[in-house]
Amino acid sequence: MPRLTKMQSLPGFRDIYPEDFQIRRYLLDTWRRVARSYGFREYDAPTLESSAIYEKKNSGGEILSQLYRFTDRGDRDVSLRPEMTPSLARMVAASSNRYRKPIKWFSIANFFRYERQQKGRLREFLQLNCDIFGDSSPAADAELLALTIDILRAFGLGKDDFVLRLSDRNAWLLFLEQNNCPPELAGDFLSVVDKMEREKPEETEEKLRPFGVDLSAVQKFIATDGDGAFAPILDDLAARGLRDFVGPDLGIVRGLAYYTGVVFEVFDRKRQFRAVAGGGRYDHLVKSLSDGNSDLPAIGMGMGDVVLTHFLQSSPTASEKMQSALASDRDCEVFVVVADETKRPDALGLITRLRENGIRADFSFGPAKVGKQFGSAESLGATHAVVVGSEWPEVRVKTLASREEIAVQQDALADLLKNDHSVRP
RNA sequence: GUGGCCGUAGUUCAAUGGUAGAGCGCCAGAUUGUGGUUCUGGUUGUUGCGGGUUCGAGUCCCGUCGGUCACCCCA
Repeated sequence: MPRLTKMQSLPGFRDIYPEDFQIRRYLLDTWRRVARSYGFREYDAPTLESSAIYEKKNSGGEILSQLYRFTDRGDRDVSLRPEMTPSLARMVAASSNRYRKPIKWFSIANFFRYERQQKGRLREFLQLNCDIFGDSSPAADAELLALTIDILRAFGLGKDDFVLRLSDRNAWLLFLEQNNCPPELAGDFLSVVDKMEREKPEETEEKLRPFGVDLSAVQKFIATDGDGAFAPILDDLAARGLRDFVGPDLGIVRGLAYYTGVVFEVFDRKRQFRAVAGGGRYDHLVKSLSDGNSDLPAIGMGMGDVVLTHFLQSSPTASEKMQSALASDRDCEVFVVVADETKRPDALGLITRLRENGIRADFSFGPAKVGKQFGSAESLGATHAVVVGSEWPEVRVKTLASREEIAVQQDALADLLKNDHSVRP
């Protein structure tokens, strides 16, 4: 708005109002709950990092040009984190002796990328990161994939809503070897494969020329679905009842430089959105970031809040589930109506006891008509109103939805409400 | 970084180049200890910002900022 022109949030950044934060809380709670159910432990890392940690050998790709990068007052070249993996790899490298393997960690953090915003992409966003260190087996791969799938299931999404497209960079390296293409060209080659899906065949054909590989060979290879290379992972997931959520797809390679083996991306079945989640194996990154002092295989995944939110809202079952979660997430559970101003001190004491019992209680700061106070209770979404008046120490407890009202001694109120499931479903 | 569309009250939107409006919301009332409905009254704008054309610009033109979508790219 006019007078606020200079105070607007920066492009691509969001002000999160309480209504929006409710949605965010739902996302975060679900992420955290499922990750912890898998035995993952939560951690965090600095928002600001030395830019060096994102240099080509570590992240590579476009991410370098999208850094929020500047020189700090100590003349250090620093960047706001665009992803978590390098920081995490460093943390793990520095403490790898301290933890029993496998290390299973997750974080929920904000990230920054300087790019023009569009659907599903902002300059600051939240991302869930889940990683497993110290185990390079298909069992570890499957565990991480299962977690990714179960998180989406926890939001009410099913196998008809999304698919996890599973690929493996090692399969491509083998392919290149068989086609007599030098391994040092692998990175550039994979980036061509990465873009195939969005490009005209003729363009891809042209881009493949320097590698001495023709398009039909690539297409044929993708059509093999890895020739059973994914069997151990798929069998594992089948035993968990999650096989239907995964589709082998060698067309996925991902853009980051550090991926080494399994890579994957999750898409909505209708293909309305960008990848909802993605990840892969990065078995050499810990070693690289610790100058060889530590060496642990790793696999991880990331899931951002922006695309996920769009996705959830587009799915009837998921949005219904979210709505019902939001409805039960009350900002105020009990509203205390002060019907007699001389009893205000008693009401304040009562409110304190309610709050001590973990009940979200609110009231009007100054004298107000009882009807108006009930209006406040209503608009705040309280399930109950407690009327404090001349009957003190007896109070009246009214269930707003049913309009039922009972009298109760004030010292019994907190226990009564705490155990009332209509207050806290 | 390139391009399309958009920018009017807190919000959603309206206004053949001629006095800026409506719904919702918000506030106050309908004989003062009971709410969602209803009724009555009230509230708000340098039309994103800056220039230009014109007797006159919310409307046309240019610039700029912001939003949105696509391209680039996708970690």
